[in-house]
Amino acid sequence: MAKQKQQSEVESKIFGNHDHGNCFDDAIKQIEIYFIKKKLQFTPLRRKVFEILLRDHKPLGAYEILDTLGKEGHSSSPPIAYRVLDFLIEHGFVHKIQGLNAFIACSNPNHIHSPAFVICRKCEKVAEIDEKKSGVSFQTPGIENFKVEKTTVELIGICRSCSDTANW
Amino acid sequence: MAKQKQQSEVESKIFGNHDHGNCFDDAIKQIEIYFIKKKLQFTPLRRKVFEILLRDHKPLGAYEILDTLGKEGHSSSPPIAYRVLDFLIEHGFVHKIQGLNAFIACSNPNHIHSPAFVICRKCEKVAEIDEKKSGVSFQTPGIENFKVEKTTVELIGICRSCSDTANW
DNA sequence: TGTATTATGTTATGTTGTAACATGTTATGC
DNA sequence: GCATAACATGTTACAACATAACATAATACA
Ligand SMILES: [Zn+2]
Ligand SMILES: [Zn+2]
Ligand SMILES: [Zn+2]
Ligand SMILES: [Zn+2]
Repeated sequence: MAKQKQQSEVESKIFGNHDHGNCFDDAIKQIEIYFIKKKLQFTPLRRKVFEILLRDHKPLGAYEILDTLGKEGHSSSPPIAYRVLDFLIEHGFVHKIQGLNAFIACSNPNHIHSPAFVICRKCEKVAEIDEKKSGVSFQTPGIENFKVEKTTVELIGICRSCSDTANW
Repeated sequence: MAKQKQQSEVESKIFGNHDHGNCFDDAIKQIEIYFIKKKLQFTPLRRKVFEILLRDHKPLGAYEILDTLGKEGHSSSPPIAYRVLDFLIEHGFVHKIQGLNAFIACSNPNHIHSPAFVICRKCEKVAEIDEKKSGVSFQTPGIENFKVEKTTVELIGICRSCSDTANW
């Protein structure tokens, strides 16, 4: 019951509306706490990149992020973005959407998780769901002895809102 | 029971050994039949690309395929490979592994399926498993009204054989 | 055999991602 | 404080992956 509520919140956060001011501030607060706890540097550049990704919960390409960095007073050569993204990914605050070559802020960091992504190909919104809660499992006969280290799960389709206003 | 057997065969075909001569010939026969039935042209180029992918059940980058095409008397400019690959993907005989930017011949074409891939990051072998049989499902609270059109499921890790001869 | 359709060839360019090395900044022990 | 190490950012150059646009060739089929 509690889990179900939480999941719905995650979904509505992306495909629906939500208090984005709160959402944004919470995310910043969480990453600040994590960085302090782990004695990592939450530098202006890292903060900026994370903020850019948080702004609209939308997957952004590395070069889109670079453009914004350039406009906001940072260097905009590729390694700048890729390094910070790698770092944020490593610590679970950003994920890469393989099918889009794009990056997105994690919807629920600060716990170990294998995210799955639901991607609307029309409005390009993305919902991050928890693999465990999504019913994904990998008990496949024949691969019992395969040690899974990382999973990529991405579902492309049409979200409810785009399905309603169908004009494609 | 029958299904379990089939799945094990698929697994051993990739991570283990198998009669590759038969496997190769069967795959060619299947695609020939499909193309005739659908009145499509199984041209020398398409045949060659498919054969290159079949040769070792290994994911190959587009430019690796192009190199081989060049060595075997075809043109090797990028669109040549990408067009044929798109075509073979469209008809279900080839899949793209997003996490590797690589392409692989389908292990079980001629039926509608949502493939999942198990990828050893050490030996780089890949097993294609059927999503339905792998226990993957997407009954997630909150996304009931999302129309899934395509799924990407990729599991990276270490295969049994590489785990045994562990020296990494 | 003429015409439409499909397939292949070619050039040029767009997009995504890294290697390698230089410089700056912060943490830490003395 | 100051040396030193570790970490972070800046810069150049390039590698790897992919597509647009247009030309030519092969095939289908009326
Ligand atoms: Zn996440
Ligand atoms: Zn949508
Ligand atoms: Zn397949
Ligand atoms: Zn292996």
